[in-house]
Amino acid sequence: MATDSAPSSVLRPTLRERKKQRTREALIDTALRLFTQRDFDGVTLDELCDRVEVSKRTFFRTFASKEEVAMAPYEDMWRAFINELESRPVAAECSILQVLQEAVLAAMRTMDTGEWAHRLLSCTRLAGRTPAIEAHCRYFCGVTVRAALDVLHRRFGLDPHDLRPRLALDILVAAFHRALETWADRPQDPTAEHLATDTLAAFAAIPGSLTLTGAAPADRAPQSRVGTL
Amino acid sequence: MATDSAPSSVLRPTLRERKKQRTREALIDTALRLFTQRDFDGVTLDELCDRVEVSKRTFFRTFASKEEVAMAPYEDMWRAFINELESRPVAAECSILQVLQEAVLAAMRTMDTGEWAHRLLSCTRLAGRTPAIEAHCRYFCGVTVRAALDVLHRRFGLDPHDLRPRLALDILVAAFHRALETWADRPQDPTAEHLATDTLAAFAAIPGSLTLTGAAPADRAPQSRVGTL
DNA sequence: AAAGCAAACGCCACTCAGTGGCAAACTGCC
DNA sequence: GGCAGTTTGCCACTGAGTGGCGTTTGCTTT
Repeated sequence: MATDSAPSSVLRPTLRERKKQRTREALIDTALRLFTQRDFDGVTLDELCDRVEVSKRTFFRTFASKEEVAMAPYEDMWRAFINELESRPVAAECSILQVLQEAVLAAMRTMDTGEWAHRLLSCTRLAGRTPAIEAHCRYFCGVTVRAALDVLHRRFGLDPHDLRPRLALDILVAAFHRALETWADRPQDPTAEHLATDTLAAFAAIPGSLTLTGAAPADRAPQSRVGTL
Repeated sequence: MATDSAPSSVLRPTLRERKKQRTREALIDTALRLFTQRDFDGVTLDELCDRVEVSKRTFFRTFASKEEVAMAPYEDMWRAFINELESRPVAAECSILQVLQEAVLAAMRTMDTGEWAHRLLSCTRLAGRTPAIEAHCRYFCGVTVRAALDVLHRRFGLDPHDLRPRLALDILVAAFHRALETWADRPQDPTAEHLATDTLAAFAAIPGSLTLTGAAPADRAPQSRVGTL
């Protein structure tokens, strides 16, 4: 099945692991396709497993729930985010929020831009119209935020009782969700570059959200200012 | 069962509605008690329904899911929040975020402080250790935020494409969750007053979360400044 | 007060997500 | 080539959630 017959170089994962990976991707792709064609609830796991020719038991050894397979591309990105947060060198004078924002953008760049962006688009649109998936997505965010908070405390030595780092993380996640929403609402098939643009725009809108007032027609400058971080 | 035999005054709900309400409360109380004693997963709906002497069919006419009954006190508060947002008079010069914060505090005050606080405590602690409940809770927040956004647009005539009101709502919810966490971590049984205090503290920590830096030992003043809104 | 009506309830059967156990198949390694 | 450890498939089972339908209960009208 593999097109390149190059001999195994260093660090090549074992056959067992490659098979597992291939099963995982087949499940994700087939699931996203089926869930998009019909509804999430309109596709049973039995059918999905039949298509991929895998037993339901195996499905649950790969994913913890029906929702998880649909959100896998999204979750992969946040796992990359945690890695970035763990390993990126950071300038000392940066604010925590800036560090977090850069880690998100870096994580996006580590994803395979082609197929990944397309899959993320599918699962974002799916999440937007499927309560069960949205719930799972939000729960996963909570887990990720706690993991990220752990890293922050380790790397920056913050006060464990300080609410602000945690708030900064929640704000980051909220802004990124706004970006995803904007991105997925674009007509046709938006690219990974569009996502980066929309993410910057959402991050730029954060400060203004604290001071925004309602009475006046509200100047719209801040949110479209997609300038440097 | 009712202790006061005063004749029905104006606006008394019908017997049918009172019965329904009593069933609802019995389900909530029994569920919170059972879920707290054993685990959420350790209690089946069949058992819960047996205890309350209600058919499972009736349970699902009252609540949409097993998770919902556990989070009912929490959800009731957010529904009150929407009402406040809809009906409260607001000073023109206030920021949107301030309006939202005051609506949250007002909603808390409309809840029956005695029993409600105790129930909210149970479901907060439950949510903290039950993934399924946390997921449901977060999904519900998303629905509430969208409803609130609707009210904001209607009352303040904001640009539908402006990301900032939505961000402000997400930040509000995040801060309130921090407050709940702090509150539920207090030893013994914290009261509704404690919750108001913790909520103010969480709100006060918002601005500092955007500018917080990691290198220095981080001044802790802003988060403990529980001053006026 | 009796009858009529609509809402709510209980019961039954069913679908489907998710789990545990065990035997068969496969991979990695010698 | 054969052994050891992992992975997979199959089967049976639990429990959440739904639809249908006949019965009960509260409200209303005369």
